[in-house]
Amino acid sequence: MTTTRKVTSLDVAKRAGVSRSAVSRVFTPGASVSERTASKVREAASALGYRPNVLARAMLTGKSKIIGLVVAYLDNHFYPTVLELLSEALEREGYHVLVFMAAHSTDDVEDVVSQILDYQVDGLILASVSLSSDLADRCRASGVPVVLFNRKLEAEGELAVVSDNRMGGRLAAEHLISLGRNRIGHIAGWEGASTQRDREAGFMEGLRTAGLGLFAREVGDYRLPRAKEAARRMFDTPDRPDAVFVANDYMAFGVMDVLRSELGLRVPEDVALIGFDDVPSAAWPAYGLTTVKQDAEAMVSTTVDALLSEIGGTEVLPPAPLPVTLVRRITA
Amino acid sequence: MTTTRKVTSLDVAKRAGVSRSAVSRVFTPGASVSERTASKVREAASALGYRPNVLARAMLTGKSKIIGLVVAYLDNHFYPTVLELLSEALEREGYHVLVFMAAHSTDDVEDVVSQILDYQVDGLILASVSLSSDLADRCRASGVPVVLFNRKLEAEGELAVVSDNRMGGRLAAEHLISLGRNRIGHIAGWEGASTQRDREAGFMEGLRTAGLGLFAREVGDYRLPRAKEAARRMFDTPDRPDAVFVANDYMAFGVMDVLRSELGLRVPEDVALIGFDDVPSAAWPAYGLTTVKQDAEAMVSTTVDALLSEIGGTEVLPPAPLPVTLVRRITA
DNA sequence: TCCCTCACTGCATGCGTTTGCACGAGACTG
DNA sequence: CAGTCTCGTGCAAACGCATGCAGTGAGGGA
Repeated sequence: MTTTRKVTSLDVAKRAGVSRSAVSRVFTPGASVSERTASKVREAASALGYRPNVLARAMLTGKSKIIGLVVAYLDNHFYPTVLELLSEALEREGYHVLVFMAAHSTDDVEDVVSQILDYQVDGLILASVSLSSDLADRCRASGVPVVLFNRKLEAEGELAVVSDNRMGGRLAAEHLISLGRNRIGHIAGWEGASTQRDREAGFMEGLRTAGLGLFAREVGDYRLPRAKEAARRMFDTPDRPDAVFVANDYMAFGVMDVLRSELGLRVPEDVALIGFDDVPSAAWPAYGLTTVKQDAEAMVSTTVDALLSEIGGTEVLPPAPLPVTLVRRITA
Repeated sequence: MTTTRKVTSLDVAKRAGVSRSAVSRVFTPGASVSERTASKVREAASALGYRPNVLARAMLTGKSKIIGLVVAYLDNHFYPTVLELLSEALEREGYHVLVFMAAHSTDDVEDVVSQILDYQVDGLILASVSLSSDLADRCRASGVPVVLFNRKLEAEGELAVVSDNRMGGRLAAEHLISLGRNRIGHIAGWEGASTQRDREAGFMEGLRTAGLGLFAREVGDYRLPRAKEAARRMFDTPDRPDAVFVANDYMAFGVMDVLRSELGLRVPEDVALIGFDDVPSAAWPAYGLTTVKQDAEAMVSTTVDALLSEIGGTEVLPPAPLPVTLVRRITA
């Protein structure tokens, strides 16, 4: 194994007959270099295969050009989509994404965030994890901008990008009611999540406006097995709902499978089903899930804008909840 | 915005009344420190909220503890699963994952890999992207171990982790034949991929052994829209196959949707369908996709083992293809 | 008591960059 | 022709840490 010594700016400098500074300036956009030396340097650099060491640069400038992303799970197809979008958007801006998986538990997140900060990330995106406000403080203390994605902190002006979940819940209720259903149930996600609270609040609001109450309620924790159990509890009885709002699409798939395959119920004839998110597979004919669509692209670009502004030093005020829309397919 | 100065090892040293070296040693497992100073340092450190700067450490030691991962797409559910597993496994070993999205095109990959190397990653995982052997050389030249995931290079001893795709293809053929089908088609993935070539080769082998030929063939490029078009071309005709092997599950879902929803064909009665991968949603009752299972966990742990050994300096020989198994559900 | 050993500690150097500062050389101006 | 600007360049000092080396002291054996 021929140990290929790493080629540094000094090597390039020597070959081009200039100083290290000159080399550095050539690779620093907007620095003052004559075209003559610039071309000499570029030539030497490519001959030697030189590329600036991002880490070394990061030490001096304090800007690592890396963004930490904490995400709780990837099995819900919403998040891979988001990750892809996020990564592409950030790459376009010269940043890269360091990914961390975190369990739900707050102390795990605590630990994970500490680890991220060790990498001197320029910013932090917390997708779908709950952040103690204590932790939020610690991040701010390290001077690292944080933005929450698809989750908000009830506290003060924390930067958080969310859809209008309340309105979404309301739309779901109104739609089910417009279908003439009146025994309407709800399968909730994880109750620690702001998304869940807001969606349910809006949903209840919608029911109440129509003079209805909740017919049944179970908790699925945003997890597939739990959601299926919830569905069994809710529907394996004669006195079952004729419609259900499931707090996200991922769980809705499980619920639908239980309804059709296990319980032999017809969707939507026996029970109307509506989800939340509009993940790609919701549109697949096998499900054809009616759902409340979150605009992932808008969420991502809002997130990136906010984060980059903060990094740039601009104090940015919390973005407004993004609009959601009802996507009507066949399940409701 | 109170600019909180970054707390360095010197701050801790001063507060604990020791030298920077002492502090450093406390945070370096296996270094020689007395318990007395160690505890003083730890106390000072936690009081100040000190954590070693990974980037600075990386400069000295040459080990950044970061692994670059380039992945082509995340819409195929196989990859999010892998990403999650990979990230968890590496975190367990003290590494973290820097993610890069790459298009199919080789020159894009080229560019992406250059960017990754700028970050001084300790290792590189190329998932589902094709690597020119030229590029492989360049990586080796920078001394960064590379392992290909779910793709192999026909060339020499490149480190590549793959399933026994050939055997998988064979299993698929044998299964369809055992069902009594004899007009058997194939919807291929991207033909530039070794997985595609191997799966098809095995499949053809299986057919040939039974004295059969391929009844029809279309290309889906591992992309959903293409796969659906392929399915339409193949099946929207009276003279259609009675069974089809689709090169991965993701495309198989699309194919199935076309068969059932667009063409009104019954699966498996009219046409038997078998996929490849066994992504989680293949098991969902709405699809119940019969498929050849790749053992994602084994693939990941093999990948991590190989990569970490290489990083550790152990010359490791290319791992053998991992076993696949037929998972029989309802579509075939 | 003396010397050797050993566990610990501090000093100083270096990792590969960026960047403020000073300096030389032209290019202009009056 | 002297003075002022400007542009381009090199020097050297950081950035935050790890680590070889030398030095300290305590403990132990003879």
